[in-house]
Amino acid sequence: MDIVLPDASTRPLPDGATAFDLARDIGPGLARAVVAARINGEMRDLSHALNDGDKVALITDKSDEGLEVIRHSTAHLLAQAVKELFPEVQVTIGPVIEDGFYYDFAFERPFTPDDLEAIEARMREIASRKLDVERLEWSRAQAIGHFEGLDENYKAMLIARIPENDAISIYRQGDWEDLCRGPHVPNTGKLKAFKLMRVAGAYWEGDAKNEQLQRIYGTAWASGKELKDYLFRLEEAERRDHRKLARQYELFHLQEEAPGMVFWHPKGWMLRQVIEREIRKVMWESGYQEVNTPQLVDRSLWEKSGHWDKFREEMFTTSTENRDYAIKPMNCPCHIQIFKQALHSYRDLPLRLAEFGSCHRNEPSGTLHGLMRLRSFVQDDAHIFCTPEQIGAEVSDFIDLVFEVYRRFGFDDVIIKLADRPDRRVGTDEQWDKAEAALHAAMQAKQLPYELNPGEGAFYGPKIEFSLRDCLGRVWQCGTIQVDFSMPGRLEAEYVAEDGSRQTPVMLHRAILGSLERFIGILIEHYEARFPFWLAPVQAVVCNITDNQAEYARDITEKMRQKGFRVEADLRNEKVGYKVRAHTLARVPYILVVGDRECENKAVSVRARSGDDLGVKAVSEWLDEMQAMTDAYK
RNA sequence: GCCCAAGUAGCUCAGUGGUAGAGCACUUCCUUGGUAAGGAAGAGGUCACGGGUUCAACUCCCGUCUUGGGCUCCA
Repeated sequence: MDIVLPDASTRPLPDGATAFDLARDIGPGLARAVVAARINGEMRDLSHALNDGDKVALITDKSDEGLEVIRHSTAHLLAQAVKELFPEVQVTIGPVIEDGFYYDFAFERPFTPDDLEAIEARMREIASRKLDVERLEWSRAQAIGHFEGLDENYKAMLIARIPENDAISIYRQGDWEDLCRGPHVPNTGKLKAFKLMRVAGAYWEGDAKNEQLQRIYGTAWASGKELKDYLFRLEEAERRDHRKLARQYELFHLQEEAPGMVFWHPKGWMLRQVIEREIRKVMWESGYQEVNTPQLVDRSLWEKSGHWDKFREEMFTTSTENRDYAIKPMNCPCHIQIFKQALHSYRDLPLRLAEFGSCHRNEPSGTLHGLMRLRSFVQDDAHIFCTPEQIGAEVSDFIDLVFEVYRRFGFDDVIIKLADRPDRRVGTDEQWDKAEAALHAAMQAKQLPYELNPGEGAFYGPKIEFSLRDCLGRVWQCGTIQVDFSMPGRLEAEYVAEDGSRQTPVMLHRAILGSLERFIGILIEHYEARFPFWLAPVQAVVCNITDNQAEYARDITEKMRQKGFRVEADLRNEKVGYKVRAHTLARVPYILVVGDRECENKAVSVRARSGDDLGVKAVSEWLDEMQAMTDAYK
């Protein structure tokens, strides 16, 4: 028979040959690397018998698909090891995730770190048994009977859910069997580079109402080197952890008395002011007007806006003089109040109101995480009131703005998703149809690639989500633009149309950075607190060598500060080497050393935080250079 | 909110059923030294909080809070 390869060439094979025979026929290297095969578009095991004319692509451990197979098989290896060590455990599901896999077990106690060690050791032992992995097909009754007989009730439940006509495939390695769609590596000996990472609680089917299961996370790779690289990346992420760097570089702190809320220190707040200043400038240049609205707003407004109904558990409330207030979790209803204070003409639209809106949301305690997830945060929020016809242009301009702002902060890789209607929502289906269609149309006009994120829209409208990828390849959702056809109507916002009739404007909710706190967290990790010159909280430190230059050091420091640069003087009674070391470790971009020579010549000796000596420069020349660096990011 | 783990000096961490220790940082003194740590002395802790067991608890047990890792959720 003849087999068709991906390059459209054909290869003759004896009848009855398997995918593995094909790999062996092509070469021994491929036979070693191959883990599965894509046959006529379907992922199959290597043991799959080929037919004349089959289109076959061999999947090796070099490809993403091959890696998935390895991870999936490693999850099985984990389950087998757990069952050998703890026969009373019930297995449930064990899918592949980014960088690895997990497997959920029903067990009356949590696994301990010692358990993990023992399980991993058993996994290595099973791998070294070099068990063949066989695919079997059982009848539904046989499969259910088998797993029920073993008291594997979750598996039996899963089988019962498989559609009537689908084959029920079982994978066997040694004396252990698991329900699985496959494919799997042909032999447990293929699994070499893996490590169990941690244990965690998880719910059956991800529903908090269901039984709690014990989840074991692991990672698996094609080679030991890739595993090592991955573990190194994790260490790198830990090194960059913004919570750790914040302490080290005196940016902010969190403490028990205010969970989920930030105490900003001078340096962190300076960084934040620089960011705010930049966003203000961009907003001004893009036709936004900045406003500010109250923190506490009467319950009745939240009832009208729909927040009381849909967002109730997440709002902090307080009351006084028999009135209930909510601390605002969003700024939109307040911006509508500003809009309503005048009778607007269609000529006023689009009207763009921006606010560094301080919001509080009562997030569940377990979700708080440094700056990334807080109870009190400030959004670079804005609401655009416009006509339905203006949506496309506004969304389009906003997308350009997002890309530009991210670029200035050092992010070039932006991922876009469109999130549509969630289950809990306000507004009619017709409004949602219109809003979703408007976003799709705007995205298509932009010709940017985007994915769908089903059911993840805000309760009042669908949204486009902008995520950026940092230097470690991690993805962070920051920006968003949301089309809202319902809240302006609920809160009775109106404008007078060309024909004199009263119309309800469309409202676009949008943010570029999302929460400033979270964005700063991302920046800290992205730059490992080594901020570019224009963002650095302290841009330069002047260090005198002896007391002789103290006055000169103070003078030039003051001069630079008056020009708007963030410069400090270090006049401590320490050797210059000590000061250089201290400020280099503090990640200050430039250290300006002044001794008698510089003092005489009205100069500074410039040293970059990289350690490079930039030589002696006249103070006036250095001021010009700092100005040039400030403007350079654009 | 749920599951697991952790909480010792400002920070990073040792430590033991018999009322605590290091390095850095801090204070004072000496030193005035040209690009990654000069020297000496000193101060600093109700061992997260509340109960319990014990002659005795920082240590063992229970609870609470916070933090960390997950789940759910989300900017």
